[in-house]
Amino acid sequence: MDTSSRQGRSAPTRAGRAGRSTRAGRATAAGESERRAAIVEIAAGLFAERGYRATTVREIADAAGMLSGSLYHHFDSKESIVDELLSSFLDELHAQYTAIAAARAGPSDTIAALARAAFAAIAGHRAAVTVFQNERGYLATLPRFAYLRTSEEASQALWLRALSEGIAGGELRADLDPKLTHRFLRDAIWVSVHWYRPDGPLGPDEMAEHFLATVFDGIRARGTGGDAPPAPAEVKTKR
Amino acid sequence: MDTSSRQGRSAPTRAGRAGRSTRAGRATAAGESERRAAIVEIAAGLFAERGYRATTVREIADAAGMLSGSLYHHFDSKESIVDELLSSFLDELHAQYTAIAAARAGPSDTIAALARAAFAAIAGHRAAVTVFQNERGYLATLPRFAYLRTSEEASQALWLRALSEGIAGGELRADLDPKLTHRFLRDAIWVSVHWYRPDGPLGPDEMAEHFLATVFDGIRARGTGGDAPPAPAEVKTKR
Amino acid sequence: MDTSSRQGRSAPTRAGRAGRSTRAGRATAAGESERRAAIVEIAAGLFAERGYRATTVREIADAAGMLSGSLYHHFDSKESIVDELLSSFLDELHAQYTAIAAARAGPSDTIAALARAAFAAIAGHRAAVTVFQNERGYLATLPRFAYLRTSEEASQALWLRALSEGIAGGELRADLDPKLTHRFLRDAIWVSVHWYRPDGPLGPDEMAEHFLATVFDGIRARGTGGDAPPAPAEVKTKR
Amino acid sequence: MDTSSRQGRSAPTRAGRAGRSTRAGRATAAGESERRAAIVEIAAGLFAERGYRATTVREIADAAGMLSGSLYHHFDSKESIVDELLSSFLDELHAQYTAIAAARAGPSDTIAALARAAFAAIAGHRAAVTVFQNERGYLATLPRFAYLRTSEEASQALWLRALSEGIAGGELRADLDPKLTHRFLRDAIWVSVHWYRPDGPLGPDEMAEHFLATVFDGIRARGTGGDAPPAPAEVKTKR
DNA sequence: TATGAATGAGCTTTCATTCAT
DNA sequence: GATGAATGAAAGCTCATTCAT
Repeated sequence: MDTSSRQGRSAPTRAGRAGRSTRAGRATAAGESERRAAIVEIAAGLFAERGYRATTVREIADAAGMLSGSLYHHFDSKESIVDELLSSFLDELHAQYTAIAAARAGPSDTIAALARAAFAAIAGHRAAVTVFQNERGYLATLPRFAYLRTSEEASQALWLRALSEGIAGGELRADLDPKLTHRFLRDAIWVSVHWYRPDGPLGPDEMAEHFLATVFDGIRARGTGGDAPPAPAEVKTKR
Repeated sequence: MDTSSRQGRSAPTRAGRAGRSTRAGRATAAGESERRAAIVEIAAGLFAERGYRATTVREIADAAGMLSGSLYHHFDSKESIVDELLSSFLDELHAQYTAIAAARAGPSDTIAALARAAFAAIAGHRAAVTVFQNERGYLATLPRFAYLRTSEEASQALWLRALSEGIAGGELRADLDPKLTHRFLRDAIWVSVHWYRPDGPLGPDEMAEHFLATVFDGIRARGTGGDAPPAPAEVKTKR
Repeated sequence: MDTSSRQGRSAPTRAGRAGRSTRAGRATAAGESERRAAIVEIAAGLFAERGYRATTVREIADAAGMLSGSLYHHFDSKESIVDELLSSFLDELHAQYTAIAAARAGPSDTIAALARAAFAAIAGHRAAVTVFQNERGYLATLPRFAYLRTSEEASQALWLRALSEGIAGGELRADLDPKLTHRFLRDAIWVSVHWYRPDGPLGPDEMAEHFLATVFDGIRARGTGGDAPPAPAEVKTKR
Repeated sequence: MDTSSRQGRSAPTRAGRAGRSTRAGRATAAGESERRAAIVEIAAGLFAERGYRATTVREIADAAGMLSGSLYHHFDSKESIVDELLSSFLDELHAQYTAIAAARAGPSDTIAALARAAFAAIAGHRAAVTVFQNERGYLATLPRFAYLRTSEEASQALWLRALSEGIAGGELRADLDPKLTHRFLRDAIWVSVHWYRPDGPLGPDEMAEHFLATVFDGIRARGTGGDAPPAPAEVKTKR
């Protein structure tokens, strides 16, 4: 009766995770979902490649083998397509992050697990991550995408807790600024989607290990005696 | 056929800095240059704030106190404006990078100097850096902006040399992958333009020091005896 | 080539009421007719409320509890729906007008009867009257709806005959222009559909009486002696 | 500086009548206004002829000898065009109505003057009146056109005052319902725009006189003795 | 009969750019 | 140098209609 109930659905999806597939009788819903999902995937590739705004509805339709008007049978706007892409990706990521936090491992292990989840997401949802990275700034200005901010705050909170506990407990250096550190780590992880090649030699786990090794112990060789390499001038004498 | 013929001047600028301003500014040329520079700065702010493509020529003109048609007395296209913005920023950065490399300090000091130059650029050319970060992907597809790639390769070369020499000379850990390491560092530095506030409590130097401290020695507290905190499970046993 | 071939049936309907329903309703035909009638009624409400062109086929289908494509099992076009609505309404009205004229009452009584029939139609066929009022102008440009004009001419003829006879016989003022008078009366009656509320305090008969009282005797109080209120300046001294 | 200040102007126009032309220096403003006015007039004709929504922006532009995009140099939307048309028409009408009310003539004279002003408007602003009549229902649903309702209420108030005073003072029949009477009169006047031909034999004043004569004294011949024509059956005995 | 996917033409609007003045 | 009118291509979206199932 209300056609908008089917198409403009980011809110319900995010609000309750109780979506369409809960009940049986998925005969039609499943067919519907497949087509929708296929379109979202196609669009995601284009959005990632050339940008959300630079991708036209006609290009998406072309790539999906239909006319532009036909897209509107499945989505009520171009925005709804990115919305579905980003909200389902963030839902999934958030679920993983939450599970990691709930496991209540030690700070170092938690941090490592968060990083591994992130690199796995980069490998498994390249397009979604790319779009999120590139378009977040623009999309977050639209009320509909307020959840982009919410979502970031939630994951920041998890990182901050692990970092703070690590510092307090002596596992991490006492002179770290948790917020600043989180930002550096977050950026270094996520931006790698721009150059990471899923078909290249490194799997997501290797990326994660390399990253974690660098992050935990730094890039400087550990001095084993008196012949430690000199610290870079000024590094620790700032101001 | 070649739109860069008259006013699209990135090539000459980059080729040799032999531009119009060599003969010390005659009245008109100087006035012209000032006006151009003022427009570039205004446009840069808008591009950074809302994106290159999302910024209309009219908005730039409005902000510059003229009508959109009048902009074309100074620039022959919207592209020429970003071109001037990015090419002059990259020229400057490249000059600094080259000077640092020419100083031939040790690897650690070179890396520290490169990082400091980058953070200084972020603080001093916020808009240019932001535009570069956000629009590079799109712009680099245009032949005119091929130099965006060239420029990145050049600076990558400098970083890689310092990292490789550091590894070879024992200053840096032997198990580092120079390319991968460079990418992590580069991203962590530059993406900070998105959240760095020039009027906030941290100056660019403080940002650099915090970054360098983390990067050189890691976030893990150094064990001083037998009570070293445990390594995160699996971190070094991957595969 | 002729879209009215199968289901666009205004012509047959109007031509002789010899339609499908002649052979007293077989199960399917009757069911079909009911469904059609229900759809017409639903559509009429929407057309009246938001306009014929502004009402989408999807909205009609939604309101009828089916999908837009399914509507085309009952009607071969959106036009066919209005056509059925207007032609059946006009058929009925025309039948009443004809009966009134056939009664050959005196001019005043004929006029009063015509007006009563019109107000009754407004009360009983709100939606049809509204659509007729609002869309006649547009629809009459389509060949298919030529009967809209025909119909108006027919009823105009009846009104004109009554008015002319009234003037000729001395019942009505000698200085009336029949055509002009008819138009004023017709408009004043029919346009009331825009503000008439069937659930309000006035029934159609009360509307008719109020209208007729005003029309026959005017709004000015009848002077009973020398103290008649003054005529409005100029009213009778035109030019 | 703010381009919207020039184009979306129904509010200022209606709000204060202190428009652009108050100060001298109309060189540019006048040229601007002429073009705008010409476009409004062209569009008005099309809107009146085929309806607001059925008229495409391209048709307006064609008729104005430009491309559809060029229209947006003068108006920021199709709505702005009707807005300018209707608001300036209503402003003018309202000014006349107000002047008539301010003259404080007797009720009959006031009513006659209001009717004359209306018929003059019909003759002088055919297109605007037609558009107002036909599109009011749709447009009034848009917040921007709330003034359509306001305007009607204001003129209704003037009519009601004159009618009520006439009834109270004995000039008009005591059994009139002022509201109902106003509606009949209003409709009979304004709907005539649909059939009035400005190049026909009747001028607006003649229309007004004919209307007023009918309205004040009715269409029935005045009985001068015992041979008064019979009242239509039931007319005064209803219920 | 009904569904739902798809069509295709057309809509309003945006915008970088041109050019006579 | 600046104006402002105009261009023309393209954008996102709508909608009556068709048709295989």
